[in-house]
Amino acid sequence: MTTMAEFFSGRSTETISRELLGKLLSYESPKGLVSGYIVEAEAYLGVADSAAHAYEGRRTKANDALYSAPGNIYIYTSRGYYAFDIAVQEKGEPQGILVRGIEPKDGLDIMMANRPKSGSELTNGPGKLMQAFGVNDLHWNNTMLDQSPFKIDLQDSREPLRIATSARIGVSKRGGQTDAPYRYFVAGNPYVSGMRKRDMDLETHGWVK
DNA sequence: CTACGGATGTCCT
DNA sequence: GGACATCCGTAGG
Repeated sequence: MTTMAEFFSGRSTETISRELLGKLLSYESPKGLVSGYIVEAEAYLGVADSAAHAYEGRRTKANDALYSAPGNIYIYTSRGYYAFDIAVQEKGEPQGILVRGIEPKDGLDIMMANRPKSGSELTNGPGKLMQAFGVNDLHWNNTMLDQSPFKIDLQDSREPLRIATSARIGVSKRGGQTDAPYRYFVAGNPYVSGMRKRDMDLETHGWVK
């Protein structure tokens, strides 16, 4: 059995990001269980990555969670929205993976009560999925997955038919080598942020099974 | 359906 | 005060 610490270290953050696609992210929220399969994730490569919060070793109270052990939760805010990251690589090596989209599994009714949108608009973005989960504070920031109500299930997973890549969202206009293809997503899945209608596969959602 | 611009709450990324 | 790993409403095809 693979532990969280093992899964989130020991190989490149790009590889871990790819392997994260199709895994079930769940949250035992105060209102009940909510969960969904991860369909989109971005890799942030730490001190050498100009798009990363820990670029050049920047360290503040807000991004401190990135410097902790693999499998640590990093929740941060941007323009009043919350986003869910996981710290990867060994303690002191501040790399991370941002979860940007999930395909809902459990607790659809709870999610729709938290965020009254229909279809893929419910969870097709980092701020959107945290809204749907009902997360609106930093309570679980800097907590290990194992010790939190959040869980990445390595058993309950789906297999992407094809993994597509692109530049990361929202970082391209700031100079540096920010156009590297560190965004990974399940090709054709409707819950990928910005997925155009004509690119969606409404039959299989991009899964093998 | 898509592209664009403005709103918005933390934190200084 | 400025910056932002975003979201949504509106306008134009």
